[in-house]
This record gives sequence, C-alpha cells and structure tokens, in this order.
Amino acid sequence: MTNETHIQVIDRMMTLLESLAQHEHASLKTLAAETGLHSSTAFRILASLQHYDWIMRDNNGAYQLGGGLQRYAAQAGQQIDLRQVALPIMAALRDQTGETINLTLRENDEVIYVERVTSNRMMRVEQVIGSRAPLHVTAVGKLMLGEDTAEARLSYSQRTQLPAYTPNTITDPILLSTTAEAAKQQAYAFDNEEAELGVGCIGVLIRNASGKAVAGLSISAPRERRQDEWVSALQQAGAQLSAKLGYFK
Amino acid sequence: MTNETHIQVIDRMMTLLESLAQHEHASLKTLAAETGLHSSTAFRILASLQHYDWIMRDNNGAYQLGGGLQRYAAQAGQQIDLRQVALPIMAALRDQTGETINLTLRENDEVIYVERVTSNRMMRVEQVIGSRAPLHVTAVGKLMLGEDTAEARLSYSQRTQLPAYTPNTITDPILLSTTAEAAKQQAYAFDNEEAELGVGCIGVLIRNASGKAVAGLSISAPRERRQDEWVSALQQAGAQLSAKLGYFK
DNA sequence: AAAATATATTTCATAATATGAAATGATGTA
DNA sequence: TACATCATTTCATATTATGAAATATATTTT
Repeated sequence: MTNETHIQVIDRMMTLLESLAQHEHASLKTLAAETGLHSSTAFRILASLQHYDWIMRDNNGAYQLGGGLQRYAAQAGQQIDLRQVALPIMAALRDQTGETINLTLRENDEVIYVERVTSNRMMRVEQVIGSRAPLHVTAVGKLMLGEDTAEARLSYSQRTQLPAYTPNTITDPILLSTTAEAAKQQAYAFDNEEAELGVGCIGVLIRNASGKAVAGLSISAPRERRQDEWVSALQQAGAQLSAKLGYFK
Repeated sequence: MTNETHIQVIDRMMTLLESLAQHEHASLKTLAAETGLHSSTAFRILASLQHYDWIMRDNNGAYQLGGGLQRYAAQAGQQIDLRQVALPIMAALRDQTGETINLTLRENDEVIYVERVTSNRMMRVEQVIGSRAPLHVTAVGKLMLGEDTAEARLSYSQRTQLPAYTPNTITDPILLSTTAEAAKQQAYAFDNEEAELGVGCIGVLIRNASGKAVAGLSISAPRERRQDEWVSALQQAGAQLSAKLGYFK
C-alpha cells in the first residue's frame, strides 16, 4: 500500500516549491543552496515551472510563487476548497465575537495560517497569511499534537527542544503531552499568552470525511477580552465546517 | 527572453493534472489515454504526486486532485504585483499593434490609469498615469459596468447623470445598460470616440483566481488606425495576464 | 571608468534516470 | 472456473535530466 515510487525531478521540484514558499523573493543561489541542488538544475526546473505560471520572477529576477498554482487548488481535496467553505463561517464567528478568526493547517512541526477574518476593532490580533508557528505555542497546535501518539509528541519535543516564546510557553515535554491529551479530550484548547504576551486564543480542529484533522480554527484576541462563552461558539462553528467537509459525529 | 527550457516529466505531470482536473475520479486507463502517456509512465508520475498529496485516490482507486495542492496556493498570488506582471505583456501587445496600451483599475465610478506602454509613432494616444475617466465613456469601464447588476448600472447613471464627453458618448441609461451587458457577453468592448473625438479604444477585463474582475487592459489608438484584428490579440494578452493571476477557463 | 566579483544562463558530453514493453498481480465478469 | 480488464512491478535500454564548465549579465570595488 505504501508506494515507494519516486521521480527525482518531481521530488526536486517539490523541494524547490517548499523552499520558495519559505523564502519569497529568493535568488537562484539561495534556492540552490537551500535545496542542495546544483544551480544549473534548479534553474532548469524553475524555468519549467515558470512556463505554467507556478512561479514568477520579480524585476530583480528573484523567484516567487505564481498564480498558476491556484488553478487546481480550487478543485483539490474533496472537490471542496477549504478556505472558501470556511470563510462565511469564519465571518459569522467574527461577527459574533468581534475578534480575529484564523484558519490554520499543520505542516510537520508547525501550523501555517492560510485564511483569516479580522475584527474591525482598534486593538486586534492579526496573523499574516502564510506565516507559521510551532505547534506547542498555539491552541490549535496543541490539539494537533493531541492527535499524535505519545511517542510522536516526545519525538516532537526532542526535535524542536520546545523553544519558549514567552514565560508561559510550555517547555516541559511531559506537561506538553498531558496538556495535548487533555485538549484532545475536551475538543478545544487555550493558548494563554504562550506565543505572545497579551494574546489569548481558543482553538478547535477541523476534520474531513475520514475523520482526519485537516485544519484548525481559532479565535485570537487580547487576553483580557477573551470570553469563556466563545468556546462553545467556536466548537459549533468548527462542527459546521467539518460537516461541510463530510465529517460526521 | 522567452525561455525555452522544458523538462519532460514536469510537462507530463502538468498534462496529468490538467486531465485530472477535467475528469475527477478518472481511472488510470482514462488518464493515460487522455494524456497520450504510457499507462506505466502515468502511473509512476501519479504515484510520485500522491506522495505529496497533490492527488488522491478514492476507495475505488480512481484518481482525484488532493489537498496538498492547497498548500502553496494560499500563498501564491498574495504578493503578485499587477503592474509588474502586466508590463511585459503590455509591451508585447504594443509591439504587435504599434499603439498605446493601458492598464486600468476601477475605483467607484471611475477607471484609473495605473500603467501605460506607449507607441513611438508620431501621432499616438497618451493617457497620464493616475488620471481618471468615468466608466461609461471608456471601453474597460463599460465592461466593468457589465459586471454590475442592472440596478447598480441604473444607480450609476442616476448618480453621474452620464455626462457627455463627445457627441458619441452614451447618455441614455437603457442604452448604456444593454451595451454593458453585450460587452460582457462578447468579452470585449469598444470605445468609439466616446471619451474624445478621434480616439478609439478596445478593452478587456483582467480576472484573478476567484474570477473577480480586478483590472482592465486596453488599446488606445487614433480611430482610423484601429484594426478589428486587434480584438483577439487583446483578448489573448488579457487571458495571459489573468492566467498569471491564477484565473482559468 | 575600468576591473573585479558575483550571479544568472547556456552549452554540452555523459551518467543516471525515466521510460515503455512485457510480466505479474489483482479484481471483476461470463 | 476460466476469461477479461485494468493496475502494478520489473527490467534492459534509450533518452533525458544532469552537473561541469563556458559564457553572459549584473553588481560592486578600485
């Protein structure tokens, strides 16, 4: 079942895209170094992708992701564009709470912010779309760790060394593991100024038809404005979104 | 400048993705036939992509686009600079026609000229960058009105009173509405000396990944020099630009 | 301005890779 | 059961992608 077919060029292309996603406006030299590819090889692959508008170059010749990537994304997954389905739900939740709502994906040891609906209040929390954060400092991230086995969580802790972003960041592997476990049980998680002082979040997971956690939904607010009542509102919104992806029960 | 670097596997991968986008839940046999690839080859490429979740297989083994494609799409297009992307395309169109090419944005009831590539002929049409014109006297403006509802068009007419710039300017709200509607249908519009006597334009709309009209592209020429053949050249250039913003179909 | 440096692009001979034919496996059908 | 269809794997080989080196282009230094 596990398919071990690899095509070198495709693997290399993926590496390049990943590297490019991480360093927008990167030079060929940077990308080649970053991916370990010969500059000549990287150049050729990038030139190929350019044909399909998957990557672009600015006037300095620096590389960036191109609009062509969006071509298939709309249909991707369960023929459902997660972000598109999520947006109205996120907007409703924003209106209900008056705070910023984030949609995040997990990638390896990080969450990536892929969609966002901001509050219009003067003081608000705002994440840049495309930015990342380690799992252990975010509400959704802890839930995602809760999806892993205890061994995987320990491995995560060892790998990342649990860097502290604030005095509140969980830096003890055991505590992180039990916190994640507990978060999974109650099906939501808090972030109590663990990523940034003054910011408090609530997170839930989004699941697809096969029950797999495919995304996270969270409310980000100044810590003192956060209401405990938002938990159930968020859970309802999350359930609604999961339902649209085919998840039941 | 046009880069003629091709990598076979990448080209083939693109063909497969395109075919898959057209036939969701396609079998390997179908995809191989559709793309003209050997089934063995198609299989290997698809298996490679599966690794990155760019494609998925349903329980019947049929192929479909996978969620992994969304990974980069979220970021792509975020920081695409419209004018920068447009310039080379505009320059090519200018070289092809020998006339001035304009890039415009809509702001409320006006279009704003944001980029321009001028012909070097002695007599030429030249708009100042940053200058504005009412929607109903320009080719692109009429197309933009075509994106609105009929009510919104009437409201525009009432608001602006459709001032006449030349004897050719459309000043009848009903005529304007039907003209805009027709322009939308044929996906281009003329300006027959409606803004300034002696000047004739052709316009098309530029769309982004979500299909929204985000800009206009137009050829401005002395009326008697304008060629009907330019319409398709302009449409092609417009499609090319839209594609770079992620628009398809 | 000229020289020097750094980086991007092209060329090209070659090794390594992707390839397609054919064998095998799996699944459904008469 | 045997047949038929399609998916997957194997494997020898030709073709392709590769990386070294040459050239071009841009940037920085003298």
